[in-house]
Parts: sequence; structure tokens; C-alpha cells
Amino acid sequence: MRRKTIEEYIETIALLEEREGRAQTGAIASNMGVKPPSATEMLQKLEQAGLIHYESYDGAVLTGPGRRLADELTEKHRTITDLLDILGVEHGQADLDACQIEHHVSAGTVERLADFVEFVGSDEAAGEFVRRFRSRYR
Amino acid sequence: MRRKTIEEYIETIALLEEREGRAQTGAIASNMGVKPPSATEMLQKLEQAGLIHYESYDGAVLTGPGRRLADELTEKHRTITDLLDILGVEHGQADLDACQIEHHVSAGTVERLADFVEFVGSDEAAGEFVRRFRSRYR
DNA sequence: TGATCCCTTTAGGTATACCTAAATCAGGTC
DNA sequence: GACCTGATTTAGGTATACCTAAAGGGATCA
Repeated sequence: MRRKTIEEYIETIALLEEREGRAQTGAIASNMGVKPPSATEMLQKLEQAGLIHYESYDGAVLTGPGRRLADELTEKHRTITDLLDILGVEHGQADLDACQIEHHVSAGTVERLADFVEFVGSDEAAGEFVRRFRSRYR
Repeated sequence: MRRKTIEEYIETIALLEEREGRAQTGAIASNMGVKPPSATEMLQKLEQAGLIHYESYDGAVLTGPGRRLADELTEKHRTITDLLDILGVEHGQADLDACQIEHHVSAGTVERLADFVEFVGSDEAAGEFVRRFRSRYR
């Protein structure tokens, strides 16, 4: 498999923290498809980088900057899945693609995508337009 | 900078081959922002992988499989820039984003994007719809 | 033909995300 | 309070894309 980025670790930690109050080494590792020692190593790096607070044998929680990064990523992710959804991509697939794309698209571009998603949701004719597209290319 | 993938090397080689008949080590390196020895190393790997035909001191050209991969990537790239264009992303930025996204989006999803691009281009009301979006979120 | 110059390759080293195996810790049980 | 057990960390090693420095090839020109 591909090497994981800092951002992917941060997302996983955010998910686990939300679900269980903190992110433990083993849970991070199994969620990301790596072995526990790899997770430990990254946790130490992320602590150094100031993105998490990490206690040995205890787990990690996001710091302020870590939380901000996680929120940005979540927002990007949601925008991208919403767009792919509009374009008729099956939801599970949209989610998988978003996991990748979110790390490689610029902030400005995501804003435009968000504008479009909002436009489609708010505009009467837009819904009709999207339905027509979907029915034509089913 | 980030590490380059095989796909990025293939794209650069395709570009240079089209422009100059073959892709030379130095040109590849400067196009990709790496040093010549790094390019040499990758060329040897790509030759092993059967994606290029490479002669020492002479340069590389794509093989059949290499050409097919390059064409797929070009097609993905074009689809993504077209879509971002429709969504109002500035063209240079769209191109940069496409360079990244194309390596991380699934084939099936790109097909849906292509459908949408085609729909917008072929449907009367669609063009109108897109114009309205663009003028509202200028 | 031999010298020169530019480009490419080889040699050897770095950084980083991953691994396995072994050591360490913490919490529950006797 | 000593012991077990399962999770975590440490130690040490691999793969890979990158680098710098040095060696080698090929074309041109005297």
C-alpha cells in the first residue's frame, strides 16, 4: 500500500478521539492498515510537530492546531463527497475518492466546489438540472 | 517537495517525447524539479517495468504499455481540468490541481466527471445553468 | 588525433515510512 | 504484593526516492 501522510494520521486520530475520547496506538494502526510500531513512531512525530498531545501507553488527543487541521480536512472531505454525489458517483466510492483527493486539491479550488454545491442546493432550477443529468447518464 | 510517482515520470516523458522525439535525462530532471541522477535511476526502473525503452546516454521513449498509461493519464487530466473550468476555477490553477488529482481519483469516478462535462457541453439548458452559477459566484 | 566541454551515469549517503522481534508497561487476578 | 496477559514501545533493519561528488561517454574543434 501507499505511504500514509501526516494528514491521514490526523484524520484518523480525530475520528477516534470523537468516538472514544482519545486515539490509542493500536486503534490508529488497525484503522490505517499499519502495524502498531509505525503508529507509535508517527505519534512521536506529530507530538513534536505540536499537532497532538501524546502520552506514552495512553494515547493521543489533538491540540488546537491539530484540531484546526482536522476540521479543515473534514470540511474538504465533505465538500468533495457532496460534489461527487451531485455528479452521480456512488456514495461509498465518492467517500473513498474524497479520502484521496482532499489531500491533493488546493484550498481555493475547494472553495469553488463548495460554491457549486451550495448553488445546486439552493437554486430551484438546479435540482431539476441535476435530475436531468442523472437520468440521462444513469 | 513531495516524492514523485511513476505516473508523474511517465507523463513528463510523454510530454518530452511529443515535443522532441525522445525524453532526455536532463530535460526530465529539470521539468520535474529533481537532479539528473534521480531521473537516471527512475528511467532504469521504468525500463525494468516495461513502460519505456531506455538507452544509456540517449534517452527514453514510451513502449506500448507506457503509451497506454500516458494516454489514460492525459485523458483523466483533461477531464478534470474541463470540470474545474466549468466550476469556475481559474485555468492555471485548474491545471495544477488536475496534475495532483488525476493520480488519486478512481477510473469510475472520472467517467462520471466526463459524463457531466459532456452533458454541460451538449445540453442547451445546462450551459445556461452554468452561466448563471458563474455570474452569481463570480 | 587529441583536448575540451557538456551531459549522463555510477558510487555512496540521507530521510522517512514501514516492518519484525524483543523488551517494557499497566491493570486485573490469585 | 507477585504474576499474567495484552497492549505499547524500543531496537534494529528494509525499501525507495532523493541528494552530492566523482567518474565516464560523445560530439566538436584545433
